[in-house]
Amino acid sequence: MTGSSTQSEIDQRLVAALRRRNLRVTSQRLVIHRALCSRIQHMTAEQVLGAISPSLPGVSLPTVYATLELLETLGLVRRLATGSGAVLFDSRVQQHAHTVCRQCGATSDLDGAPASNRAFARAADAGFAPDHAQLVIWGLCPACAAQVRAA
Amino acid sequence: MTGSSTQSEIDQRLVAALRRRNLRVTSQRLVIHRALCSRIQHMTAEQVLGAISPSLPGVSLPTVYATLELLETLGLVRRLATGSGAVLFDSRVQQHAHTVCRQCGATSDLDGAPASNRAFARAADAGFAPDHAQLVIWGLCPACAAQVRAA
DNA sequence: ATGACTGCAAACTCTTTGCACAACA
DNA sequence: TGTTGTGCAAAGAGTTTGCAGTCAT
Repeated sequence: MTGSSTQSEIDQRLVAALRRRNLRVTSQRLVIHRALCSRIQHMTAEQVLGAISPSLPGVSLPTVYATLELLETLGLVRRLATGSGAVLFDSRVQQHAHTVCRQCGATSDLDGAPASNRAFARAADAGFAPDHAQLVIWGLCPACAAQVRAA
Repeated sequence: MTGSSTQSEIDQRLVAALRRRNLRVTSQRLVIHRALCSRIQHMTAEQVLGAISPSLPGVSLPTVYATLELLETLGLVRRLATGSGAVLFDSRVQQHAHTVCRQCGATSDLDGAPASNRAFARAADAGFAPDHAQLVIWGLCPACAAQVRAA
């Protein structure tokens, strides 16, 4: 569903979410949201800035951070912390796992890997109000694994 | 297994791992490892420093970071990045999920929640050499959920 | 004795904050 | 027109690095 959307559909989603909260539609927000939706790969705040600069120059990094935080609270974007370096932002809100390379830090999506609903239920049993689950697989990416074997 | 170990057993594990790699056994390493193993809760580097200072004063934060990284490569400790604030370190190496409160950041263990082996297999199919999986459940902790209901 | 480890200080990266100006509604 | 949002600069938190001295082996 998110995978094949026209740009106007993408914009519509953001505009609707903003209007619902009486927030303003700005070019910065539109462009940042588009950048996240158009890329398969996750991006750091700085990469987002780099991606939008050609189409809308002069945007500042604090604005990018503020907007990413806003998009997260609107439920349009998810935050993925790998523990090494900057936080990554992901516009694919649907459940999917991530692989993270322990060596080079490369991060990829892993489709069709459902985070167990049992854990969700168990969290609820403990009084926790679960919202969403995030499954991260650590290891070596294909390139780094090959490099290790060669050495 | 890790749950009920005497201190000498805990020390043994570290000493063995160090010797195996011809690394030195220092009081700093012993004390930091003990601190992580004795606590149920995960700790930031700074909390580790606070925990060891009574028994071994004068240890520096850079040493704590270096030691935590070493313990991680030795497989005695795991890193848990929540994306808000400092990275947490966890001495429970066995598979278990974590709950993280979106509001207050509180992090807890969730036992008996197996991270799906299917995802592991799927990662391997993609050429990725999986090492370990980490399942994080986001939401509201019992306290924050109650607070939201009250408001 | 020798090389690894530590402590100190400083640097570095990522992210947030405060305030004046701009621009959406 | 009245706020909300943005840009700039600076500060803040967390983590890493360089180097001289210490300590395990």
